Amino acid sequence: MDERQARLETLAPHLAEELTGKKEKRQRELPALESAEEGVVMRFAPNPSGPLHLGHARAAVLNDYYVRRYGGRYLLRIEDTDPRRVDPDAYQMVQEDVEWLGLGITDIIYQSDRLEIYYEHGRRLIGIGGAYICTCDAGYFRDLKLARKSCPCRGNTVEENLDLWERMLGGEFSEGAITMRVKTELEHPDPALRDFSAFRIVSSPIHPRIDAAVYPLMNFSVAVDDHLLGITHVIRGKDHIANTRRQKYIFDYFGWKMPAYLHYGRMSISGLVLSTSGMREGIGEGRFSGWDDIRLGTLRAIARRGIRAEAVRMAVLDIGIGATDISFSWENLYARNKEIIDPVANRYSFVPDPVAVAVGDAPVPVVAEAALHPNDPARGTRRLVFEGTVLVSGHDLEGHGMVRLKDLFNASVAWDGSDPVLTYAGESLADARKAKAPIIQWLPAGAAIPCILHMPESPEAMIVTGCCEPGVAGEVGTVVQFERIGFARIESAGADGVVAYFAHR
RNA sequence: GCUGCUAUAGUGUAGGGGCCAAUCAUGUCGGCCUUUCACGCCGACGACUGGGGUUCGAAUCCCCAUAGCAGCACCA
Repeated sequence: MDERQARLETLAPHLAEELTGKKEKRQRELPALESAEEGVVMRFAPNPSGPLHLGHARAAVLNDYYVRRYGGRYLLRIEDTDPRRVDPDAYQMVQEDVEWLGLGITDIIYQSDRLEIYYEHGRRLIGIGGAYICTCDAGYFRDLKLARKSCPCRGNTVEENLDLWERMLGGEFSEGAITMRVKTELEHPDPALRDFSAFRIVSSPIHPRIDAAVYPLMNFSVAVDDHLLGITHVIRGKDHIANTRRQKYIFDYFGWKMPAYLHYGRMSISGLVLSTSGMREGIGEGRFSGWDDIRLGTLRAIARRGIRAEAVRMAVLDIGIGATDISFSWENLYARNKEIIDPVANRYSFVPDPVAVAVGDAPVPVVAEAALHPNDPARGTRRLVFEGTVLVSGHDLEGHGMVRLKDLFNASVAWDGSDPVLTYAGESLADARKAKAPIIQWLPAGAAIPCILHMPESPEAMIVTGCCEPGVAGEVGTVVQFERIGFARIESAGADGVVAYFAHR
């Protein structure tokens, strides 16, 4: 029986796991989507105002999950219909982030390419009496709306509206002077659903991709696109519930069938600004070094710390599509990431705030062979050659009469004032255990390189300076585990040493 | 103010009338393993917002209250 299990493990690890009921037990199924058996068409529709962050990841991964599950198309729709909220660099950044996340995108659509389509549908909506052109002041209209009263423009004839629409497109009006409104119900109990805007004029800034002044508002362009692109299911945040209801008016006017909607709850992340504008402000003020500052919740920031896209994906699927407001927990993401990282990360020593201490009475030299990974001896070892003096953290010595220098030997600890004094105390690991000596990491004084470890703890990034093994320089771009410290991604290794970003314990 | 969504352990989730003195993950604590305070293994801890109602029976259905969140933009 065990033999069978062992054979299966070598032949088909995944099947073996299923047999033992290990692993794979998670990744629970999310609820089924209604009428999705024939496949789905879904979309991820970010606004190109900055790079993607964890909030985006939820929408992106949830939609991706269902497209993978049912098959179909997954559209990346760039919603760039507000020139004020377009960052030209974001087009590229969003693309990179989508790639990093590993989304199964099948089509890319830019709304800025589709203005004529929106104009044409705007014209048609006026033609069927579903919209009117309004030249009222926004504040004035708002007051009327809250009082359930119609504005003077609501009574325009179709001809008057069409005429105003062409003049609006022709540039006869300035920003704020005119808007197209969808005619809904002024008596509607929810003020949010009364005669909302569909088009407006934006004269500055100029759009990076197109020359235009009349732009559709989100509810109009989204409704038109969702229909024209054949979207079958929409998963988005519950802040869009009112928008879904608004968009229903447009679908109904045109006689279109609405997609199925799912609205998940609001997600907050403790001690983190997740809004693009908030982050941009912090960067502008110099509080953050850039979009990839490791204290930020952008995907590029967490990637820089060595958090894998797959961990983000798992964490998002664990959260699911519930409508409850939740606070995202770093702990849960870290746990997922550790599952991925721990088996592959090589182990190294990092000594924070190192002090050089000669070890009295020690034989010289002593070669320590430390496994690159304790659970995978095949990966080999690192050689640390002791030649009389070690670098250790004074902190590790405090309160102990003896320590075990990992993979080396025991040393008794004494103090000369505030200076530690180490004396060779034999090789016996058993002795160390008997003396309850902690096993601490160390480095040969002559073969250690400087290392700066950046911690993401907000609000201020903390920097831990220390030394690490020379071998770490060969791990640039990968994640290692600094023993007794935690996992970190090696950012760079140069003449002035190694720079690493801390991921988690 | 008006409208809507939600409410299970520290966090995230499962459960949608009896199988629930409530699932799983994470976390914390204890133990085992271990030349890392990692991984792995074992065990423990810890929750149905409150009040009414329906019912033989409610975490599950209804109502009210409370709380959180969202919308009421010529943003998405």
